[in-house]
This record gives sequence, C-alpha cells and structure tokens, in this order.
Amino acid sequence: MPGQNGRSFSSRQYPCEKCPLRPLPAFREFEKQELAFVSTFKKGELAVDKGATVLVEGSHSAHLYTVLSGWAFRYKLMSDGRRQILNYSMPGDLIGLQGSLMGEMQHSIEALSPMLLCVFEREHLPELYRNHPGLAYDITWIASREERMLDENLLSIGRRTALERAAYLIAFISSRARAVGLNGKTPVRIPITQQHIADTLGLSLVHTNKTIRKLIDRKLIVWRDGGCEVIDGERLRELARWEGLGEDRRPLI
Amino acid sequence: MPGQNGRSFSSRQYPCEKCPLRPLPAFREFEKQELAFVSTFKKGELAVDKGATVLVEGSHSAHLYTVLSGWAFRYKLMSDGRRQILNYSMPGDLIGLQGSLMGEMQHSIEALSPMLLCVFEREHLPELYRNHPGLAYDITWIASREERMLDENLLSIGRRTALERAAYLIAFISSRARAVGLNGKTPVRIPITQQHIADTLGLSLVHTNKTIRKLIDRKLIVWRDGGCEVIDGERLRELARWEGLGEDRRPLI
DNA sequence: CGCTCGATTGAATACGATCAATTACTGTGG
DNA sequence: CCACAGTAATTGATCGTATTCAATCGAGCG
Repeated sequence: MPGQNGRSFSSRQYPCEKCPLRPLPAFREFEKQELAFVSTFKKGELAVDKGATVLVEGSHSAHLYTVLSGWAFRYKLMSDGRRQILNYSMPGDLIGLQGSLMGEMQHSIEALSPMLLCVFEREHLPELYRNHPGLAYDITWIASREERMLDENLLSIGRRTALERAAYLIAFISSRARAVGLNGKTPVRIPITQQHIADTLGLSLVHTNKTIRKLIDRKLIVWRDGGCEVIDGERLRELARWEGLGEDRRPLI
Repeated sequence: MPGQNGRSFSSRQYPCEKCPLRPLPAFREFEKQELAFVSTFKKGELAVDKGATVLVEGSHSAHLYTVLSGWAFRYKLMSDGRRQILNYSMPGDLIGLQGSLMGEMQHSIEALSPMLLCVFEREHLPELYRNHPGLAYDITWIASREERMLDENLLSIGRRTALERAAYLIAFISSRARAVGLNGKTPVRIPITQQHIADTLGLSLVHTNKTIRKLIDRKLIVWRDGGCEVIDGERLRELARWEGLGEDRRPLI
C-alpha cells in the first residue's frame, strides 16, 4: 500500500508468534492463550517516516499502537507555540493508550526515525478486559510505568540543574534503549536534535547547546550523525544524581 | 482504635452504599454488582492527621486507598533533600496504585489536612481484574487520568513563566476541588503553604512568595488562614494560558 | 553553488536564586 | 495576660544561571 502523509499500512510481516521483541529479556513470558489473543487483537502494521505525526492532539484515534522499531516523542504545544516534550517512545512501548481510554488525545506523537508500529483497534479493548484479565492488568501496569517515568521527569525539570537535567535525560533514554536491546556492539545512537533536548528539559536551545557541550568536553557523551551516544553512563548517572531504572521484566502487548 | 503515627484505623462508618462522594455529578454511575464488589473490596477506613505520611517511597504497602475527605500531596525526594511535589490528592482520588501494581512505591504521600481514607487490600486487585472487567477498565482509566495531569504539570514547569505557573497551579487545584464539590457557598480554601507551591513549581520559596504576591495584588487570589482561595478563576486561567480541565464524569473506586 | 537545517559562539539582559533580616501569627508555659 | 518559641510570610539586596539577540559555521541536498 503506497504511503501518504508519511505512513503506509500493511497487513503483517511480523506475526506475534514471531515477534522480534518478545524474546528479549526485558519482557515477561506470555501464556499461550494471551499471545493468541494479542495476535487476533493486532490488525496490521503501520510504517511511518521520520518526522511524521503518528497521533495528534485533539484527535480521536480509532487505533492503539505498539512500537516494533524506531523512535518517537510525545509532546504538548501551547497556543503560542511553546513546546514541551513529555517522554520518548521506543520499541515495546505502547502509544495512544490515553486517547483510547479517555477519548480525545491531549498530546501529539511524532516519529524521530522511520518506525514500524503494530496496529490495534481501540474498540476491541473492552473485549480484552472482559476475556483476558491478565492482559488488562498488564495494560494498567504499562500505564503506571509511564506515570512513573513522568514522575521522574518532573523531578528532573523541577529540581535538577541544567547540567544534571541533561545528564539525567541522556542516561535515562540510553538505559531504556539498552533494556530493549538497541545496542549492538556499538553504543546506541539516540536520534534527536538539541532542540528536542531543549524542549524536554525546559531550557532554551542556546543554553542547552552550552550544557551539552560540557558533557561532551567531559567525555561523557559524543554527538555525531545527528544524534547522541553515551560514552560513560555510570558517570552520567552520578552527575545527575540518578539511581537508574531499576526495572524488571515488563509486559509487551 | 487509638492512633499512633498520626493514623487510626476503624472498620467503617461510611458503607459504600452510602458513600458521600458517589452521588456527586463528577462521578459515573455504577452497576449494582460493581458497587457490591467495591463494598467487599473495602476493608475499612483510615483516619490520618495533617502532616502524617500516608505512604513512603521505598515501601511495599499492602494497601490501596481512596480519599474520602481531606487533602494530600505526592512527592519525590532527592538524596540531598531537594523535593519535587508531583501532584495533589483530594476526595475521590486513588492513592498508592503505582505501588500496588509495581511493588515498591517510588514516591511518598503526605496529608495536607486531616484525612479519611477508604482502605483496600492490594492482594484483592487480581480478583477485581478477573471478575469485574468494568472496574478493571476504570482503574486503568484512573491511571491514565493521573498521567494526563502529569503531562500538563510537566508542560507547566517546563514551559510556563513563574507567574503563569503559579496561576496555572492554583487554577488547576481549585478546578479539581470544585469538581468534587469542595466549594460550599464560600470559595475553596486550598490548605497549602508557599513552600508547597515552590516545591511544585520548581521555584525557590522567596521567588514563589514574590510571584504569589503579584497574584494577590492583582486580586486573582487571596491568601488566608494558612491557605489560598481563588477569587477570579477565569482570569487565572487566562493568565496561565490554560484551557481548563474539560473533564467529564469519572469512575470512583 | 546557494539553500536549509542543526550546531556553535559571544554579548547583553533578565529572571529567578541566594543571602539576610524582619514581620505576623499560633500555641505553650509561666 | 504576657513572654517565648516555632512556623509561615514578606521584603530588600546581590549574585548567577539561563534567555534573548545576533551571527557564524558545517554538512547534506537539489
């Protein structure tokens, strides 16, 4: 199917039984029947281009997605254009749950790289709740996990200095990416611009640049190929006074 | 039962069938059988004093609470003492869900006033998911609502100026309080100190004071009896460039 | 080659933090 | 009833971090 608006839908290339993510140690094992249901729940796959808007504030999407591959960010805009990035999405993350449950989306999501998404129909969610309490529990768990990340981000923006914030953010994203196996032999390259970092940390672009530069000069990270790579995650966490993810295995819908 | 640690447990004075909150227009109607289950789910009531810690970061509480009356706030501490207040809890809000789902609490909760809490046992949660998919859905909905509030708070701290932030926070809390009928004939008095506001907005106490003073001088709020009252919510929202809650009826567990 | 986008840098300013008191209010004990 | 202690609010002065303004630089692209 040809792409319009930077997106193209296809039925399925990755049946849930052969999900490339599920075998990762980050994810919990699933019961056979749960996996079977998720497989019927999945309607198809959606490929989106870098820069495309996956979901937009104010819309009532009929769909819910799981990221199969690629990166995105979730953000809100004020009427005068100020932007706040709320969190990042990467493989294994659910996108659009808030909208599915509550109706209207109150934030937007944009792809940071080409992405492949599993598409689910929001209208089948009640069926999931009726017939698969374990999966229902998992979805609540996932919502709670997002809340936990937001708590930590709020602490960061509210109480950390600019340098600590930048260190925290990069360490945080990098830890999450590692957990889903995004590091090959080379370190993960986080595909964001300094403008994204600025809009996440609540700083100006100029000051963000000067702050990032300090991290580079201290050899904690490098900036290349339009993105960021962590060199010394340990010292980044220390600088940020951050305890780390401390996450155990999580469900994958 | 006598109180220790500022808390005292009693069986129940408010059976769910006579819940003082449920009839409020802010809450959805419940099926008879759902109400019956919630009633058995409720173990008793807990009264806590102002200033008492309801749940503490790092603990594994066996309980989950719904606020029947009173105010609390949810916060995180950094090892060096910096505090970030994440959100406020008021009647109808669920407390401790994150901990119930994920094990360890990663934030603390402290009472801002004397409170009365409905006590639920975390270990009965799976039963709720098995037998009451509607309630399970409601709990996810509640988690999503909290996430939505955090999104908005993050936007505020990240992108609003000090004056806008203060205006937003007070308008936000006051709107929520109104929705659960906390206003009699007089406006709601929000029982917080300026230190709480400072720790919510990510500002220093001194600067918070000067900012609040501007709101008072502009006659948008008054400060009295150790708390804050809104005089002109409309202009507060305008000043904050905030769209308002826009919430419809929500579930009450 | 000229264009655009993202990164970078210097300079001037402003917003908010910090330091240091002072004031107002409440509850307590003499 | 008053002195006193403790908490919360308030104010002025100074300092510093982050914003804004204004360029420049470098890489990728048509």
